[in-house]
Amino acid sequence: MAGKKRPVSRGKIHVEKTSRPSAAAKRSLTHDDILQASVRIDPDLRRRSELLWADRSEPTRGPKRGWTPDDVVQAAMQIADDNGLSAVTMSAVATRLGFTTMALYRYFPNKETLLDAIVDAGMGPAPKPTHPSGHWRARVTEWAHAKRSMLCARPWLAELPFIAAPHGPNWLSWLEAVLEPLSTTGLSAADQGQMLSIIDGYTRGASDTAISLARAKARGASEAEWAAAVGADLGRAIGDARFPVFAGLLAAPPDGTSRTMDESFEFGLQRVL
Amino acid sequence: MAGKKRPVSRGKIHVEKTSRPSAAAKRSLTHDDILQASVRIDPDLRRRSELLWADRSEPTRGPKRGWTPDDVVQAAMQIADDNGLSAVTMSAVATRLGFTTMALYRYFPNKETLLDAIVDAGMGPAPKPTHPSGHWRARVTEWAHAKRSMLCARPWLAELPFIAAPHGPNWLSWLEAVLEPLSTTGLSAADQGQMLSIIDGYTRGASDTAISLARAKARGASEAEWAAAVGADLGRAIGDARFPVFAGLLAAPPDGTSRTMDESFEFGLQRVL
DNA sequence: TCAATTAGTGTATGACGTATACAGTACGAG
DNA sequence: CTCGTACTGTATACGTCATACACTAATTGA
Repeated sequence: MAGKKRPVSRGKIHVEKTSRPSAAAKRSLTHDDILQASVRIDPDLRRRSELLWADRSEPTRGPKRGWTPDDVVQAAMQIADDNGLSAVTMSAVATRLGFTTMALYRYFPNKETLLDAIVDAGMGPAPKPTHPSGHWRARVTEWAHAKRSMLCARPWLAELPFIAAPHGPNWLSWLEAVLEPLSTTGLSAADQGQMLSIIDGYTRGASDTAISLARAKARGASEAEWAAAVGADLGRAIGDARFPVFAGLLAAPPDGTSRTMDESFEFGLQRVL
Repeated sequence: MAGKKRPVSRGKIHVEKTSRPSAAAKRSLTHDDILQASVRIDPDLRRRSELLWADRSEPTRGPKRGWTPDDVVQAAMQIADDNGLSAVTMSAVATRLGFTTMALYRYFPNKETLLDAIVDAGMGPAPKPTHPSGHWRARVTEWAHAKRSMLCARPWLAELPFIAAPHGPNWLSWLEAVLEPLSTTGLSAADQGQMLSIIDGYTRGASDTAISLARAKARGASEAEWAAAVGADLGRAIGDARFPVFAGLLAAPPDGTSRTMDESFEFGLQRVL
């Protein structure tokens, strides 16, 4: 990961070569300009991004493929759904499809590329808004809830670092889906990006506990049992003189106004908006 | 991770056995009650939590240890700082300390336990507030900025899933540090937890890009170069008919009011508060 | 038709986490 | 003082995993 091994892996995946040399207008950047500027640095992100977007169309020569790249991704996702991300090994995926480990490398040049594809596929495309012409606020709310349940539905997505991962079509579709209502607010481009960052940051950050719960449930635990396990972990603060405020909070009797986790999320979301 | 292998690993680490059988008053939970309830489920979190908090004091018998558990953690953290988290292998840590791989297992029963310790150590304790008696809002703001810079200072922390990881002393100290000002607001316990979730969720979520930048800088990239790489990744949306709004945003000329990333964070934070 | 190209297989390799057996060391009970 | 015991670090070995390489079989454009 950290620039130690760079296998380079000349796979069978066609990657477009952009070799235009120079810069263009200053006002608005084109895709190629930015690409050009980034050739030197962060080859890691760049390489992964290229592979994620690589053309995977079938060549004309040679024997027919037994599966499509999408089949491979689906198989891997099912393994992740069933047994967690750590169960996704090249041989497990291959076995599930009924062929050899090495055959996978005809579809994806390495595991990292496959994982990047799985992540994007796991997110799925952003759902269509139920009221496309509604108020931006209602639509953003709907989006946030959708994203939250998407993350909970596939808890293993949270096992991978989102940071510095390449962004695939589905990721962009979620992005597009929030920006669409935001663009109707009359905010400047910069402020829209701002809002996006706040909303998405809150949505993901505040879903952590829900994701943890979802993962526990996927393992067969009940909500009460999960809460107990988390309580045991946090409960070490009780009786520890270093954490008086938190201990007090934990030990406090619940008042009548307790909210469910989803209600809490909604509450915070409305605060943010 | 997903319940496949459960090595159990009878190490030399002393783990307290809590064997009190029954429940107590209903009003406020004690540490033991919660522990008791959690024995059955999520043995994973429970085991990791126990190992993280295990008593690591030196035994009286036998030869003196060459290092302390903290030395091991420090060595591992330096490797992570220098070469990223993937460079932290048992043998790398051992080599850095000048002894055999297997000797590490006298200090930590397995790699997972060591990583849990590294994460907690990497966070460090929460800094003391500069104005302990100031307004809660100012103190929370200070906390959020501190947490953000902590995360940026150790970008590899973001490479590990925070979800369902055990919470060590340092983690709790950060928690305590926000709750302390929040407890002066007069909010109910539930609402304080609410606020905590919002603030922390925003702080972590909205620091993603800053962390990515910090990581790139750690690899020797300049800020402009990093922006170019990210732009190349996102720039694929330009010209793609599926992402018109986002493409428009990307192509929009910057207005005069551009904010730095830190200013953006501050802006969003004040919105949240 | 046949040479180029590609799909899947079989086998090998090296990295890594970790189990097990062993040898040396120092405390503390006799 | 001394010897068993509890502990330290070492040497070696094994299983899993990603992946390189060489090979056979299938398909198609020239």
